[in-house]
Amino acid sequence: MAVTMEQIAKQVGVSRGTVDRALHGRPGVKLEVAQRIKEVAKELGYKPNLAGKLLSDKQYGKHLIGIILVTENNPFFDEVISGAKAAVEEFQEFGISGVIRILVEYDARRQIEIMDELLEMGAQGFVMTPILDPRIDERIGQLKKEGIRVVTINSDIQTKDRLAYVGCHHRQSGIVMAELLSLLADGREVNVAVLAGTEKNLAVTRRRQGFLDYLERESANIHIVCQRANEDDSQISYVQTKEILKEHQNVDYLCVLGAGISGTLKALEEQEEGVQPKLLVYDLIQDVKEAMARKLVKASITQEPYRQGYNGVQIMAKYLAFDQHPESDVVNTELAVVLSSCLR
Amino acid sequence: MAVTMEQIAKQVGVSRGTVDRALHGRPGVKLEVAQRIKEVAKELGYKPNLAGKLLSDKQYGKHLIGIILVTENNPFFDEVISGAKAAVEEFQEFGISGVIRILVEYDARRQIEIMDELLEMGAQGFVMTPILDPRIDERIGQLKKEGIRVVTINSDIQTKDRLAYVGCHHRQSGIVMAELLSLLADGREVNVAVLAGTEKNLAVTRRRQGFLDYLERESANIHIVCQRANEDDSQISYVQTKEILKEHQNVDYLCVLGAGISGTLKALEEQEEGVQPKLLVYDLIQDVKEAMARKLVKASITQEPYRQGYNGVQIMAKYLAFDQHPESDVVNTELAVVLSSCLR
DNA sequence: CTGAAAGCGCTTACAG
DNA sequence: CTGAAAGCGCTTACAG
Repeated sequence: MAVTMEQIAKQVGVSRGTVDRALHGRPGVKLEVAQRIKEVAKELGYKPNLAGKLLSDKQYGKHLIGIILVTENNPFFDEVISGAKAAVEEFQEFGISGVIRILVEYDARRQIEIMDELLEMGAQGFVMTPILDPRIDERIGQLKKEGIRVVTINSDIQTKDRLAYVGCHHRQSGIVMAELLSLLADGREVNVAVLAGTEKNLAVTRRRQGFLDYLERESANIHIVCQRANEDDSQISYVQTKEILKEHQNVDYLCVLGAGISGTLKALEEQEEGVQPKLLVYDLIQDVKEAMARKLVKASITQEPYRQGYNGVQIMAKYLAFDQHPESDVVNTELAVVLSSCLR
Repeated sequence: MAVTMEQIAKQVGVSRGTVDRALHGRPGVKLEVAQRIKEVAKELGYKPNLAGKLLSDKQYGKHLIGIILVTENNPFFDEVISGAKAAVEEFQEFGISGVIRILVEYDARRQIEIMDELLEMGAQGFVMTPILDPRIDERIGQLKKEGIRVVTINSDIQTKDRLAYVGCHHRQSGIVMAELLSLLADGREVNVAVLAGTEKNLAVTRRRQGFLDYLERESANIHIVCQRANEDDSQISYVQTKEILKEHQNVDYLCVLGAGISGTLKALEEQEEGVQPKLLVYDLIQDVKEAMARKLVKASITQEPYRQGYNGVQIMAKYLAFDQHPESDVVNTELAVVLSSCLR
């Protein structure tokens, strides 16, 4: 027979409420009483019954997960969303539910607003792609003190106040692109243009760093002829690609480090015959797949987006429902290079 | 908000009890009412809340697993037991508990008695090593009709009435020994004596079959000079090994297909210098490990005993607690040959 | 600082 | 054939 709080309460001569408070270090129990309760719990080998906790928690809406992703315009996140939804579905039978909010711009203030709205709705944890901004880090730190934890997915934050991060190793993802470039250049002199996403996303910022560091260290034959930040925006990407094509006749490779690739593709398609830089990109949105079939994109580096959503929610669900902490606070998804032949 | 039975009840205009009965096909609900309830449940997208079920089930002692293993004298089962205990422990927080009973002899009647005792105690499922006897198969079939399922571990039964089997592929385990023998013989003529366990254990029976079939088909150079059934008993094993050593001077390999190896080891140790058959055995009990260090045992074929106990209980626990059926009704543990150098 | 009570969703013994 | 009620173990709002 499993030991229950009731039994501990009887043994110590207090109520079940007091046992609960003591065992969870909640305020309002006399120190000696609390100590005695913990002792007896240990003696009897008390293990909480998760079904009881789960059911009670439900009463207080303790199992709502707020899921916040960034940029609706980036179809990459469709995969992340599928993964997140699948995990919510799977944990539904344990009383977990989720609300998904999509942020259209890299606007930290707006992201905080959304967090507050979800808190209002009763969110007890967040799974989110944080915008790179000190205000976000600060908010996450505050929430932690209130017992509300955050799992970052796809892009991480600077502090360790989050429960876990699920996504590729940012810096490594840049190095993969650089190594690929080196392999393709094979010692020849090549010129590279870089479209680098946004400074508001830690993932792409660190990726760029890894990319540039590797090239500087390893590949004297690879020359970066220009760099732009396209803000992960397809429109901006289109304009910037046009400009690059005009200003630099000698670009061999165009590397797009973040989102907004569709704009770049459009610009390249419109390019009259002549210098066509080879495209290297990240992730497999539909446009990229089609462009790979047409050999416009030579390769794409992938990072398991579905798993990012799935594992992110899974970690939070287990934390909320079962009090289970993740085994590691970093879950790195796999990086791989996909060529057109990989897609059939 | 997740849909509850309460909501369905309101919608249809019946009580929660009736909803429960209808949704689970329990007797005593008018057909039309039951149909209507199922319809509405589907419409609303009802998914049962596992916490509620778990908690209620506990009230009726629905989560007791009876664990029955055979032969205390076989230390192999210590590992199985550790695995089973670990799994019970892990599922304790979901209200699962387990009772372990060890059967000292291959006595089908006694095994059924133990099953009945455990049922008396409220066992709702069994994880067991079944004795090879039609009465056991029959009992398992009966229990199935009453909704009480059995997971067989280590050795299987003939019928498909069990929920799952966890253990090595019996026949294959015999083939591994035969192939090993062929490799060792390397084309030379060799004489082999076989100690074959008991006919009351399907695992060893099929193992013997696989062993003999392979040799007959593949290895004309390997001669079985004698075969005995040691009933998995160390004492009998000791006597039989003595006899074999006396009667056959020309035995190159002694293969022990079941338990009782310690007796064989004792007999070989007592053998004065002279013909020492090389021992090939199954599993890694302490005696075998020590005998391997002394090169008395050349090799042992292993089958992941810990995992057998662990997975067996795990499958039953998920079935009882979460209504989860195993993905496959056979989980084959890995077979491997362990040499003395593998043990350090 | 502590207790009594209610309620989470489910299942079943009991009554009708 | 069906409903009302109790209870599984836990947590918390409320009262004192």
